[in-house]
Amino acid sequence: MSVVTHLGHLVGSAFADIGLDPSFGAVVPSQRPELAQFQCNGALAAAKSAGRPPHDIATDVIGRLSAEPTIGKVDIAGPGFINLTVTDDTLAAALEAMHSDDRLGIPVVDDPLTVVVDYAGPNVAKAMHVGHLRATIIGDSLARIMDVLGHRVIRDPHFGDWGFQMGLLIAELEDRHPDWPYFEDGAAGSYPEESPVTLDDLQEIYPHAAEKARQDESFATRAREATVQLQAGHPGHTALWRHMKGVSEQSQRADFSELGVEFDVWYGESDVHDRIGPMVDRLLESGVAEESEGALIVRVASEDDNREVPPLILTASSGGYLYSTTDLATIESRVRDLDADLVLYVVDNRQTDHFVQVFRAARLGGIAPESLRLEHIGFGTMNGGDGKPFRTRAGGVVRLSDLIDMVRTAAKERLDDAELAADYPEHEREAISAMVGLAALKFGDLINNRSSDYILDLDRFTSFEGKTGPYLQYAAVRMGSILRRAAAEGLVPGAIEPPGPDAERGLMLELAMLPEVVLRAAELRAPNHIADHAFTLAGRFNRFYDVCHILSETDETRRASWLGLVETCAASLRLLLSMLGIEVPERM
RNA sequence: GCCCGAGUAGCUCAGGGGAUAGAGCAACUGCCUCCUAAGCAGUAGGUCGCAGGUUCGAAUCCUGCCUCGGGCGCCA
Repeated sequence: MSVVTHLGHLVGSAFADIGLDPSFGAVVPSQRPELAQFQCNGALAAAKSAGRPPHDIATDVIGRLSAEPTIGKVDIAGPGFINLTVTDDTLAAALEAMHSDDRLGIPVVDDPLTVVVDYAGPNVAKAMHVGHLRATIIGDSLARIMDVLGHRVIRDPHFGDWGFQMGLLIAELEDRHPDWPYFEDGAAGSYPEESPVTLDDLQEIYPHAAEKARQDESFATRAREATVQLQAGHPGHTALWRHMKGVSEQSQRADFSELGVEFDVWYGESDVHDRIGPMVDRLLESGVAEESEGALIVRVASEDDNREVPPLILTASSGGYLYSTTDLATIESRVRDLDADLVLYVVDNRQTDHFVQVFRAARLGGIAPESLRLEHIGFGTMNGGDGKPFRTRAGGVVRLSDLIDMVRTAAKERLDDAELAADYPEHEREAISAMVGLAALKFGDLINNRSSDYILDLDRFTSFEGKTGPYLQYAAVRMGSILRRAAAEGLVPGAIEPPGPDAERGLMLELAMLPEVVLRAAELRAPNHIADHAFTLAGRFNRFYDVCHILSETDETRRASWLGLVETCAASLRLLLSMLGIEVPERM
């Protein structure tokens, strides 16, 4: 049991003893480290309902705690804060328990859930760009956090390959290349093996076609018709669609691979196509869906809405399926095929309304049972220095692969300029640069609160000093280096002893917070709590490293204890970094 | 117009109804004969957008206002 949980139980039962709710005993790290290690604010909170002054309650509570052997010091401060400090023996025992536990004290959840994490959101005709970065990094991190806690995690990028955008592309290609064989109606002809278009072509074509559809109603109509034809299985359109899908997916998989992000499944919107017809029929029969202005809609407004919630468009008046359609069918698939208990949609905040509609429609239509939890995990926009979405100087969208190159190159320059790793082989320097660059990119994102917008400042991201990914890698490398050297000298880590210097105690206290941090990050779906704790932990270690020279320590018991502490710290930091999707080089 | 989010140090951002609001960067001062200085220690820097309210206690909850961003039926 972790230290704060242990203290929480002790203080909670003291509250229970005097007839108050044990939840008042919740213990948190102290805000005034010079006064105590932990604190409980429950006496203040309980005062009103108990009808007693907080100081009196606190006095009663600490009276029941003073005999507790694990508590070194307990006193009242201010109007009724209960300040707690554990004995050094208790702290050492807690750390040794972590040290000897493969899970570092992190519990496995009692009721593992099947969690689908829907993130990244690649689309046909779009290379991954900076706009996809947050969704990818945050989703990947959340999946890793849930996995650590013992949930069954299914990562699905939910490839966007079945909406109106397909019709736009097909219609535009038909305009440009009427001689291509894909546009004939009727029986399947023979189509080329090779894609006639590259992803770069599609990148150029798509915005052009989207703009054209806004200007030219007849073109928009043809695009809608092409969408319907594709969705109805038109052989030529299908062949062309496969090409477009193929070149897009190939590029995107390469980008994910560069990012170190993997998926368990790679389903697209089109994969639920066969479900859509029956689903729509059912929704119509049950009266959940209705016809309106030629389209099929589901009215999802509720009486207690404080605003107008527009209906979900189930199918367009052209008969085409939209992403609302596929999203609903995908929920059905995740329930029936994947047996999901929880679906996390890691999609930016601008789509909040869409998910409100989809989730409500899924409930109304009986697609999502009561037991299924559906959550939109929204996040803010990544902006440039001007507060507008991040662009190149020329105003273009920055490709993800270019961004990765930038941070990798900056890391390489950092090695060269500072004459670091000068004697390492070139291929290792390249590998280090890649890991450091990615760490900077991922940490720089995940340290932010997910739901707020933030500014991507490349200079800051590539400085690699201070609160950055490389700072954490550097701390982890130092730990690894000490352990390696110790092993080479035949020094063996031992049981963790009570701390001596404050720097050591501070490190131990921070380490002991690991289980709570992971649980809270998972509950709040908030990787920044992991990132923040990792940074604090690395800082505490660097301080300890500065004050305590481990390998030259002559007291053998103490040296072995310190090595044990470094082992625990290294394992914790590596685990934390792995939950952020950050790798650590052997040396750097 | 309605709805959602944001406004905290020069800059970028944390902040769980609680004590004296924190970090990184930038600025300034120190620390490499010693386990990697991508490090450590220190100094300075604040009407938490504004005005009310609830509370023993508000950056945090409520109301109004200001500024900025986003969304608002057949794009995703």
